[in-house]
Amino acid sequence: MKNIIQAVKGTREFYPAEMALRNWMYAKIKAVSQSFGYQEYDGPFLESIELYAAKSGEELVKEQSFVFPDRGGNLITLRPELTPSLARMVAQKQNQLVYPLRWWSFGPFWRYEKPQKGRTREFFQWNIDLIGVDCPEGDAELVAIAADFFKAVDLSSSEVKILVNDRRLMDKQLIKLGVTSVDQKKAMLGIIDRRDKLNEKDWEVYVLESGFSQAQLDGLKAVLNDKELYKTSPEMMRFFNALESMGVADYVDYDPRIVRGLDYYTGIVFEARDVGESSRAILGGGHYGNLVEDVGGTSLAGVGFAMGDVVLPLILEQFGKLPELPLNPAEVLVTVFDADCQVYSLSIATALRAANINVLVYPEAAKIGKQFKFADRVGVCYVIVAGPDERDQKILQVKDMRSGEQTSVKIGDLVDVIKKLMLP
RNA sequence: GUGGCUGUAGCUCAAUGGCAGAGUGCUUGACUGUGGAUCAAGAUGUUGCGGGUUCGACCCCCGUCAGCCACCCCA
Repeated sequence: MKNIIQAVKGTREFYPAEMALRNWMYAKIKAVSQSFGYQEYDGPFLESIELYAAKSGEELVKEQSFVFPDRGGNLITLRPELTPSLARMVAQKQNQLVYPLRWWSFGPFWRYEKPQKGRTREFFQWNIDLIGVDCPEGDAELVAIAADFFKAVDLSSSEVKILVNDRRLMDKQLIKLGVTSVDQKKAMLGIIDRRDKLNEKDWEVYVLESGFSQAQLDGLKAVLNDKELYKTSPEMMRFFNALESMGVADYVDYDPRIVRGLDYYTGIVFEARDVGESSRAILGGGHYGNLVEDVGGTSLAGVGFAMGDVVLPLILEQFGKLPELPLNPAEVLVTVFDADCQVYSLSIATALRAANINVLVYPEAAKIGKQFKFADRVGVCYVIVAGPDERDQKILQVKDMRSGEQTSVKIGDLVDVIKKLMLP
C-alpha cells in the first residue's frame, strides 16, 4: 500500500457505493428539474480566465481557481462556477432562444480551497436557472423546486429550511439608517452576513469599528430581529403567496439576516440550511437583474440557485436519510458446480439474459459454499445451482437468499419462476 | 492563505523512550452439494513519508504529505 501515488488533494474517488449515491442524487435532481419543465444543458469544463475576470469584484475567482497555461500560453481555468458560462451561452444565442429559459445542469467544478469536511476541491453542482422573467412568482418557482427536491430526498420541513430575504427590501432599510454610499452598503451587507459567525458583543464592536454609529447599530439590530419585515414588501407578499399555492410554504422562512455574498443578486436571495445546530448551507441562490450584460448581451433578469453534492449526503446522514442503494445490478448468480458443468452454467445465464434478467456467473469452478458466500457478499438475491444431478434431470435449484428457501425448477420454467420471484 | 488537532493491520482504535497489540473483518477448517450463526486455527504492519536526538523512537525534535477543526471565503 505504500507506493501508491496519492490522488490529487481535494479530489474525490467514486467507488461503486459513492457512485450509486451520486447517480441517485442525479436522478432526483433530474426528476425535480424536469417536473417543472427545465431542460438540461452543460458548458465547457475548461474556460479562459477572462470569462471570470470579466465579472467585477471577483478577484477571488483567480485566487480560488485552478489556473494553468495551455501549450499556447493562454491561461485556462477549470470552471469554478457555471453562471458566467451560462451567461455567455445565452448571450451568444440571445435572439434565437425561446424565453423564458428554464435550464438546469449537473456537472463537475473545481475550486482551489483548503479541503475539509463538506468542502473539497473537486465537486459536482446542480445549477438551475429561470431566465427572462422578473416577477415574484418566478422567484417562487425556483424556491419551490428546491423544496420539492428536499421532499424527493425525504428531508422534511422540520429538518431543512429555505431562508429568504430581498436585497431591495434591505436596501430600503439601510437607506433609512443613513447607509447610502455603495461602499457603506457593501460593508453593511458584510456585517449582516457575519452576524451568525460572531457572538452579539463582538459583532456590535465590529459594527462600530466599521465606522457606523450607535444609532445605526440599534437600527440594524431592529431590522435583523424583525421577522415581519417582509410584510412591508408587496413583492415578498406575492412571493410567499405563490409558495403557499405550490404547497411548499412550510419549507420557507423569511430571514432578514440572509443577504448572500454575491454582488450580482439584485432581488430575492435565499439559502437552504439544515435545522441542526451545526447548520450547513445546502444550496444558495437569488434573483439577478442582468445576467448577460457583462459578457456582451442585453440585460436579462433571472433567478437561479446552485447546490453542491458534498454537503447534502452529510445532511442526509445526520437525519438518517441516506438511501440504501443496491450495489450490484445482477439479481441472479449462476454457480459453477465443477469444470464439466461450467459451459452448462454459461448457457443458463445466457438464457436468463435473453429474458432481460441481469445475471452474474461465477467465473470458475469452486466449492459451492464459497460461491454462496460470494453471492451473499455482493448482494445477489437468487442463486442457481446446476450440478450433474440437475443437468441429468433437466432441473435447477433456485435459492432465495433472503428467505433461504430453495426450490427445484424445471429448466423450461426457469425464466418464469425467476421473474415471478423478482416481482416486489 | 493563517492557526490548531490527528496519522499504528482492510476498518475502529490500544501500546511510561525498552519484544507491534485488541476488537472487527479476512483466509482455512469443523460442513464429502449451499451464504448469514457458532467454534477452532492462521495470515496480515516501511507505526503516512523524510531527516534528527538517543545505547534504543509508534512515543521526543524538525520538515513534509494527508485528513479533521477554527479562520478566510463561499460562485
